[in-house]
Amino acid sequence: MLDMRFIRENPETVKAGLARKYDKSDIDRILKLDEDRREIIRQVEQLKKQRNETSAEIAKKKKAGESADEAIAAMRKVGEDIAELDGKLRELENDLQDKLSWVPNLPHDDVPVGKDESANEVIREWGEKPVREFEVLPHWEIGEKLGIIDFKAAARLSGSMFYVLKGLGARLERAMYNYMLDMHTADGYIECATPVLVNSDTMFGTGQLPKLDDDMYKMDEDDLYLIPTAEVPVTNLHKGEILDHSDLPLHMVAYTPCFRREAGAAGKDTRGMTRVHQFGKVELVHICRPEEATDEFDKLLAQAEKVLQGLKIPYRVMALATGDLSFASAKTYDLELYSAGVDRYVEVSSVSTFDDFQARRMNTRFRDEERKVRFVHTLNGSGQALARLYAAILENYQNADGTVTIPEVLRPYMGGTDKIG
RNA sequence: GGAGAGGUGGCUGAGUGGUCGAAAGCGCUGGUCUCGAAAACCAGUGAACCUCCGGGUUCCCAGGGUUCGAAUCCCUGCCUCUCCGCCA
Repeated sequence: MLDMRFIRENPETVKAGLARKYDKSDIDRILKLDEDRREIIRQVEQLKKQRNETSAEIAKKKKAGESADEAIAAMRKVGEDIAELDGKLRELENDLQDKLSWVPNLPHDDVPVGKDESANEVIREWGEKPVREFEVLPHWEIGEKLGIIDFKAAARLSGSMFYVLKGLGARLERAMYNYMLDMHTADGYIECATPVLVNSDTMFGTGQLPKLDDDMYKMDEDDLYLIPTAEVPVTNLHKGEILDHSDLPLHMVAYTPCFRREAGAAGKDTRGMTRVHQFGKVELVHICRPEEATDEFDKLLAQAEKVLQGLKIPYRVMALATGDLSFASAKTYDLELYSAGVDRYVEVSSVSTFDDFQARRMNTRFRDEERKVRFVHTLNGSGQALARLYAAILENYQNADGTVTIPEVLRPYMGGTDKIG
């Protein structure tokens, strides 16, 4: 949520930012609603002041045993006027909040401008693409050959875009998230285990609602949604709270399943584990003071990269263009893994900073040294998404004889196994 | 799921329908004292919104209602606790 006061005082800045994000929000309409709202507030507060004063007089008269009938009669009319204005005010505020809740965050000045991912910029590359003497099979082929991935069974259980892992295959996934959780907690992250079903208010807090309603699985009877990412429950952990400055920055990590309907993605990446309705992910969340946010972004990015460096899989860091930024994001860097089997880069991690956009929606604040209450800044990044990384391991660690070598850092979590097949 | 009790400031906990934004204690902040600290004492200590920057309005779980006036009365929802049932 953008700050209404900021919009009011800097309408041109806001419009320019939204234009860079290719957003068509009607800021003039919002400004008009805000002006109307404040006008009604001025009127109704004047009446309430009058009511409070007269009520005090009525109380005084009654205590003194005098008649207050005249004042009471006059106040009856004032009470009606207040009720009417309050009703009008509520309507205006609902309308304004609704419009405001659809306005995306503004991009930072250093975000490359462009309408889609073709304008994304490579920031740097890490590692070298392995040179292979043999034809590397895509992960769905090698996985089925090794008997560790079963897409047919998954389809029977749930439909397309699900996967089943078995034997060392299942063990490998467990090894991956244990490796990640151990790394992050060793680096000071607080491990969190949260619900994966959350209410609509929580979904609103991080900005999934109202816009992404169709992309999520929801339980209408209970006002609950399956989370698309642990960002949602973990960031919202301090929803509605005023933290102390000494609590910040907060670094949290959680492993959860993530659920995505992938509506509108029909036909894209339909094979394999690249695009699935359910996948595991280790998510990193930072909550910090505004002045720390730039620094925290760098730390978060480095932490996400550390996972990939440990696995020794080549990747590149991409700066997302303004048009490719998510609704709530002010700036996002994606980590893209080189996937040898399909010979292209696949996004496995997204590191974003949200300024106070989510904090406003969640109403998460902190008290600084001067005891002033301010909104926190929030950031998050995958560290990492399991399914895609899993696919990349099967492809990058594939051997000519059809076996897959286990990355060294995962072997302790595999009971010492160094190879599948 | 059934029966009962309850939700008040960072915490504990008062509160008769009318100066209650709310007693008291704790905590916290500043000060006095001290070589320093503790103790003691003094003072301060919620948030949001509107503003002609004087001030004003709102908030005692949430949303409705009664009333000239609601933390206080009524209804609904949510949550917590106790007991029963069911259950991994």
